[in-house]
Amino acid sequence: MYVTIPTENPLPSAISPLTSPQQQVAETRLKPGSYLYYEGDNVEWLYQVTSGVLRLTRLLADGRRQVIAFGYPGDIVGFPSAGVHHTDCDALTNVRLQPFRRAALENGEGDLELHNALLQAALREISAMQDHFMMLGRKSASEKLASFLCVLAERVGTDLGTYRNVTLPMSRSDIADFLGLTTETVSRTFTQLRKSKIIAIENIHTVIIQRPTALLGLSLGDRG
Amino acid sequence: MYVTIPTENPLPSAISPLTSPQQQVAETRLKPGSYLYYEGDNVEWLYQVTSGVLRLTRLLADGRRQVIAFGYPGDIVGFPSAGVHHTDCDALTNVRLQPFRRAALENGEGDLELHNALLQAALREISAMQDHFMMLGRKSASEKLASFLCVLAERVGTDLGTYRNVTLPMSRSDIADFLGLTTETVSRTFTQLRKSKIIAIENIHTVIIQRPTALLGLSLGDRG
DNA sequence: CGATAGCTTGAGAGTACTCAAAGTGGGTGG
DNA sequence: CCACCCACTTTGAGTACTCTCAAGCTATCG
Repeated sequence: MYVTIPTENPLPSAISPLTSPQQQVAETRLKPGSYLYYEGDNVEWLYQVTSGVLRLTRLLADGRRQVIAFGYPGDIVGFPSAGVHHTDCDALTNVRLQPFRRAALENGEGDLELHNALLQAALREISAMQDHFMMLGRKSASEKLASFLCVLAERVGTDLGTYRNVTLPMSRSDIADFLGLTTETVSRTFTQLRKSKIIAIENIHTVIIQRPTALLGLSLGDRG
Repeated sequence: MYVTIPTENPLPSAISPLTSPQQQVAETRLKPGSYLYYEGDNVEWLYQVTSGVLRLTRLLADGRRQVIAFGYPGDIVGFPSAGVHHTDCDALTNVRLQPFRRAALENGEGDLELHNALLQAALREISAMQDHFMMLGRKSASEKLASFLCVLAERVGTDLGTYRNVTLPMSRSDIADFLGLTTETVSRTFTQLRKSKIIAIENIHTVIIQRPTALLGLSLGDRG
């Protein structure tokens, strides 16, 4: 999951479960903190997240980290480049995954429908990453956090009457490393949003969006 | 072209010219400033840059701009998502392009080799964009500009004995919008690099890299 | 119940930004 | 062919946002 440009009426960015009628491979499970793959590993499988949340990260030599994406249900992770993984990937929660052989993407393995679905997922990924560039390069801290919460609310939020409830399985520093901020700035920005009654923080991992329109406005750069 | 993490011995990121033995479509040409496609256009063709440089951009409602990538010879541009383009694309120089039907990517059109080459290009694109995230989110102004110059030097620079010559067809504000900076900061950072004798600025569009190792060090975060 | 990791808050510093003005160079029209 | 013009670039001064460093707080786990 990337932070695409939030809209009033977004398209669902999740994709439907893929099925491999020919040879459905057994589901994989991960516990929180365990790794699915590391940067540099040869790619044997791609995975569609069935439930739970993954974290994809890259590290710089001096320890600086960038969270590349969070993998939510419906997302495909593990696209190879030159046959190897280019991020680390670990689980933030219990995660269930549907594996697909790398060959299903790269030569179809006789299942044209699956091949095409994986290709379309890769193309969607490119487009979503382009949106994310805009956010990393051009948005302020409050715009970034507002965008992040809007996208999560739309994608995996639950309804609470007029409000909306969002669970954040990741830590503040994961959010910071995803948005290109520090944990302190993320924390301060959460506090700002709370004080302006746009959100309420039920607990560290649960946010209630009290004024979705104001949040959306913030994410698009309205002064406030 | 994205700013991937520069290394002492990088792999060539350009890819070889693709050929469509079945039905080679006539080359397309663009003059500087003319558009190849706009965001929202239906995708009919993908293009491989044969010569010249393209600029791919996205705009925010309030006018903020992000340059998503520069398209250099060997690069493929125009990957569709949901069938449409997600950036604007125009030419910075005279550009020659080899078009490929969108169908060549999406169903092979009977040319498996071409289909696979386009798929691999899309996968390389995903990986390169992941590297670029790190730069947008986690690098300082001088690290960003140093990384940018290193990648260009490697990819399209020409040798000058111990030095290396790089032509920059884009404006300072293009560089700024690519790196997530302002034109003033880009200009000041060029001046810093010049004053520390790491580069010389022959003219606005021509940079000579005098101390490649120092530049590489800067790009990786060495203080100085 | 205490230890610890993660989160929040505070104070101060630094980087990059904004606004402003001067400098430069390419292109056009006289 | 030259001069002017305009767009782009550079430089300067001041500001603001985010970061750094530090300390206090909170929740979870043993």
